[in-house]
Parts: sequence; C-alpha cells; structure tokens
Amino acid sequence: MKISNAEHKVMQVLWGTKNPLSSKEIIKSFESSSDWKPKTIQTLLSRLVQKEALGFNKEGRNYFYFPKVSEEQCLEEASKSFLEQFFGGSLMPMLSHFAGSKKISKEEADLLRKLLDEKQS
Amino acid sequence: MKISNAEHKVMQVLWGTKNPLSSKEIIKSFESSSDWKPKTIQTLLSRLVQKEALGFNKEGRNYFYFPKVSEEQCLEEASKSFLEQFFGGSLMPMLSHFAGSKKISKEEADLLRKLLDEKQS
DNA sequence: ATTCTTAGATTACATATGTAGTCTAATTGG
DNA sequence: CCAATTAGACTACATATGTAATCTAAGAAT
Repeated sequence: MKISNAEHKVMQVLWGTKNPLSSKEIIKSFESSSDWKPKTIQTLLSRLVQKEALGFNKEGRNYFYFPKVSEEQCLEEASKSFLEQFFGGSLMPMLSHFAGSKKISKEEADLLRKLLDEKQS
Repeated sequence: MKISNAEHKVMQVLWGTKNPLSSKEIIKSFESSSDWKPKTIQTLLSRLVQKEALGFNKEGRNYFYFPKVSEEQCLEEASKSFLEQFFGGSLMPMLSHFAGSKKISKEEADLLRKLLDEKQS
C-alpha cells in the first residue's frame, strides 16, 4: 500500500539506524527534528504496521519495530508514480529534463558524465 | 495549493491542447481514456478553479477553462517535494541514482552524455 | 409560452492523511 | 501489595481526494 508523507519520515528513521527500534527510541529520534506528539508517532507506527511496511517484535508490552519494505522498494514505487504523472512513465525524459536544467552546474554535469562513462565501459 | 493526481490529469488536457476549452470539450477528451462520469470531471474542474490552477470565461451558462499555472510550475513543485522526500531535497543525488540505474541502456546513457556535453561547451 | 435539457452549484459519501486524545491493562516504584 | 505510569488499542476530528448524484436556473426545442 501507499506510504504517506508523514509515514515516510518514520520509515526513514527505521531505515537509517540500526533496527529493530522501540517506539520510545523512535519517538526520541523525532524530538529535535519535529514537533509531533508521541501519540502522533505511535499512530503512524500502527498505520505502518497495518500497511505492512513495518513489522515488530513484542517484548513485554513494548514493541520493537523493523522495516518490512526497503527504502529502495519505496523509492521505486514513488518514482514510478511521479514518472507516470509527469513524464509518461519513462525515466529518460525525466533525466533529460533535469540534466538539461539550469540547476545543474558544469561541475555536476561533469560528475554525471563520469558516472555515465563508467557505465559505458 | 497542491494539485491531486486526478486533478493533474485534467490539467494535462488544458496544457496539452489549445485553450480555453469548454467543459464539454474537456469531458469529451476523457471519453476514451477514462471511465470518469461527466460529473466527476466537473467536480475536478471546480476544485481546480478553487485552487486557482484554472480560470474560466463565461459565455452564457458555459464556462471556458484555461490554465493559470503552467505545467512547468507544477512539475517544479512536485519534483521539489519528491526530491525532499527521497533525496534530501537536492537534484544531484537523484540524477546519480537514476543515471546509475540498470534501467538506463547504453544508448540512453550516450544520449544523456551528449546532452551534458552540450551544456559543457 | 411551455416544457425539456443540461451547466454549473451544492451536497454526498467513503477512504486517506495529519494530528492527537482517551481507555485499558500491564509494569514499575515505593 | 497498592498506586502511579504508560504502552499500545481504540476513538476522534478536520481536511483532502476520488467519485459521483441531486438541485436549480437558464437556454433550447417545439
């Protein structure tokens, strides 16, 4: 199922550190970076479990969560729908659009070409 | 404001043909490509007007719609939030990710490099 | 002029999402 | 052992979104 924006931020914690993590640890990791109340984060955790994006192990009355989908899988899906919406579903037009964009500096263009060269050989 | 998925499809009609277009014409343009009922499309049109993504001219009791935001602006916003969600907000990591992806064939990599070469000079 | 048709306005309703509060049972501190 | 805390379950509620039906007034057909 589709993961929402807020849910995605929770997933990133699980993808980004060691896991499994207790909800307490997850909540703590948001203390500085957001003003979500603990209950909000718990709701997001439950929804992610429902969506089977997270699993958990019980220990007493505490749950330790771990990802059941990888960041890569998630990116896969999100980019698919982004590409479909804006670029007819194909990658190349999107890459052309952004590679040609003014936002890419010469240095970055260099880097990208290098990357493509490696692919070539 | 944010344009939803369904709404975006309507915008594409307005961006893609001449405009302004009457709702009848817009509805007709979806006949083959979707199974939306006419009322559904009219709802989407109204919402897009509320969101100021579309404007219209009245002629009698008929409205003729035209875009008030460009596809480019829209893409701009959508890619911004996509990038923020998955690539820390910057373009290069995203381009590197996809340029390095297996989904890019050698020919496509060539094309891209050419594009970047042009930029270089 | 009267009726039929229909465009747009208004209303509807289910699911998703952001954001949390309340309830209940287990755990922990004393 | 009893009281205070609290984790997770359940409930809440506003806004967004997909998907349309109904209502109302204006234009079309006769």
